[in-house]
Amino acid sequence: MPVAKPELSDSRVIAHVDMDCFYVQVEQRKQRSLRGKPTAVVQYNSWQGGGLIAVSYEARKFGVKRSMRGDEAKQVCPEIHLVQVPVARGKADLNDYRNAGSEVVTILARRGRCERASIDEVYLDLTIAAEAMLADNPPERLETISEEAVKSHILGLEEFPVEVGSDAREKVRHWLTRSDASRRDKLLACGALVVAELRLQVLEETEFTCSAGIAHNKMLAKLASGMNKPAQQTVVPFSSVSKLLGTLPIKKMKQLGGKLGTSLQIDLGVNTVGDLLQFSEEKLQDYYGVNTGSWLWNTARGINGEEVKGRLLPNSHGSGKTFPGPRALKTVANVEKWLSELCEELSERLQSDLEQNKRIAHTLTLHAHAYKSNDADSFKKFPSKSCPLRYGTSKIKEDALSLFQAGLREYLGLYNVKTSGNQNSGWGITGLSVSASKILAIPSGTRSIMNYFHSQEDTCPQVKLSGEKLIQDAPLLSPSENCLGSGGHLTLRSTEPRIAHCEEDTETKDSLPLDRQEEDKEMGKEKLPDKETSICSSPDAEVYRGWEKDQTESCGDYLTEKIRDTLESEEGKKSNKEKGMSTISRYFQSQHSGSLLKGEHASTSKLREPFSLSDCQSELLQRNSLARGESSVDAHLCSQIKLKRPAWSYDIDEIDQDVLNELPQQIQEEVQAWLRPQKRSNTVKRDLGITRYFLPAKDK
DNA sequence: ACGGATTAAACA
DNA sequence: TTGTTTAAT
Repeated sequence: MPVAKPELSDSRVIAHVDMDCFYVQVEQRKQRSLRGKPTAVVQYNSWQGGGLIAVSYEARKFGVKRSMRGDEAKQVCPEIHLVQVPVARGKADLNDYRNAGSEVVTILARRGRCERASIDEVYLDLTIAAEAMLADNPPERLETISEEAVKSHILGLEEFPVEVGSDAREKVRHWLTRSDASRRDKLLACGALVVAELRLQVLEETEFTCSAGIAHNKMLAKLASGMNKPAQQTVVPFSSVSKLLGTLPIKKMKQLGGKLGTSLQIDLGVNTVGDLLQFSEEKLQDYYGVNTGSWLWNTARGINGEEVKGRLLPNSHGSGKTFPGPRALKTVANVEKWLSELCEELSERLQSDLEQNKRIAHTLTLHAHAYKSNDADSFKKFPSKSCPLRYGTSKIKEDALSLFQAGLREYLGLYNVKTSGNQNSGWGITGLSVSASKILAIPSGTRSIMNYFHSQEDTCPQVKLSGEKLIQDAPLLSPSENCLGSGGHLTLRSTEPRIAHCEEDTETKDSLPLDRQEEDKEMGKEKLPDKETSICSSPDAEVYRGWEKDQTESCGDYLTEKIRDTLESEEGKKSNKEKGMSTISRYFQSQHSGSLLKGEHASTSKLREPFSLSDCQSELLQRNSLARGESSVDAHLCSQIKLKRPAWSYDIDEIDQDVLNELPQQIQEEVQAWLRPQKRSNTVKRDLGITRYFLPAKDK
């Protein structure tokens, strides 16, 4: 798992900041009467008092622990205040905590590169700040050291010679201001001062306390941050590393808390990090592979070259729920219901991310846990499935459901599929989650989309359906489409879900079990297309139209068009022709009669190295095929639902460069901006650089 | 088949 | 590269 990286410099200053029982603090800030009292945050109060997910330090004194049940906690600490985690859409809603975490990150990022490691932890690279302080205003010249800083814990401080009669804080003050310290220790001292200041700012501006570790690398900083909690900080001088690690239980090390750590103990008899020192790097590599072996060897010596990534935002968003034991989902209808809830949350968060951070996610993944009785391979795992992510709540729902059904088909096996008919042949879904990943910033220059989004309602821009269009598109809609009535009440179609399959799969289509069981009262209802399906109104149609016109006429940016189109189709499947045509594809069509690709058929060209421009491209390609008179339905369904080779995967080489060159400059730039960041991997880039550096003569 | 819900990252 | 696995909180 872990990967070894050489430690380029052992004079970095790295801090790990960890919020103290964060969820509890967030709730205590909401409910001020809870401050200072034994408190825990629980989710799902119903069964045995719910599960604790955060415990205040007051409660910990009583022996209350995470992973206890609410009832259990009451027993050991009758005074405890149990706060329920917010619930939305039938599941825990962690948004308050995410937002609170963002507040903290914003503050902590002020003094150096900041990596958001989890909802309540960050790493900071304070090297620059520490060096600057050491050069301009070193601690040894300070007459006063902040109270927060002198409360630091300095590992191994006992070993340092100190004058007699000084108390702990005086010792710390002395260590921090020592003029005869090594440069590395001085840098750490500067780091400690900076961190103390930051922690104080966090407290003042958010009312949250946190703990921190300051060391030369992430591993040690992380280790240290947990050593003195809450609301304290710990410094790891270089000289105290070996003593610290020597007796440290191997499982306490990050990355070694699981199976690898267990293997170390059982297979190699390693119980402390120090025990690892006896093994040669080669030996460790033999056991665990080159990467892990080297990583272990380094770890034993406190060496860890991992960089602090400058990342303030998460790389993915997910929404999931478990359905333990008897609550397992046993019908597709029920799965669909819950998927719908999960997708709504996910979509909401994607919208926020888009608006706040101007980022777009490109991949949608569905994961499920399932059991299967009466079957030989009933321990098979439910396969996770992913596909290009199309924005819009109902599209996400459609796609997620398709992914689920694809997974279910695979999970159940392709044979007895027909047998079950309406009845569930012994399967149950015990966990469901949808997530969005490959989140990339919108290239600057395409920011004008935000104009559009700001004029829209946040969540689901839906609009009245035009009757004619609806009939035409109805078969396209998945059963989840437009299922939400205005009350948010779920209704289902009586028809089988129209999962489309291309060619060879058409036969299996009808044989799918996809049980919709009778249990659902709503089921019998024929789902007539609602005249008004919008659960949130789409205001400002006027603004919208005006904008649309402007943009299309001005040959506005490509991405803007793409997203507008996405929304339009969400709004009720307006005509793809004319109005829904994006500027760029219209441009292509007028200029090149729809021959964007070098190859013949956009929708049939089988691509080797799939390159994902995501649906920007697929949309474009689909429109192309549409213009050529192909059925956009087929193209769409083959690519989006069948999941064999999604249409969004097109090789960049298939785009004719000559065609691109003839585009207006503005569009060219935007397309390039989209292509570049996804195509090039780091290694490729670096290799190119090195090659050019060493082979300057060799051109072309 | 329970500590739930998220995230990240490496591996094949 | 997709899907799987491990790990952490």
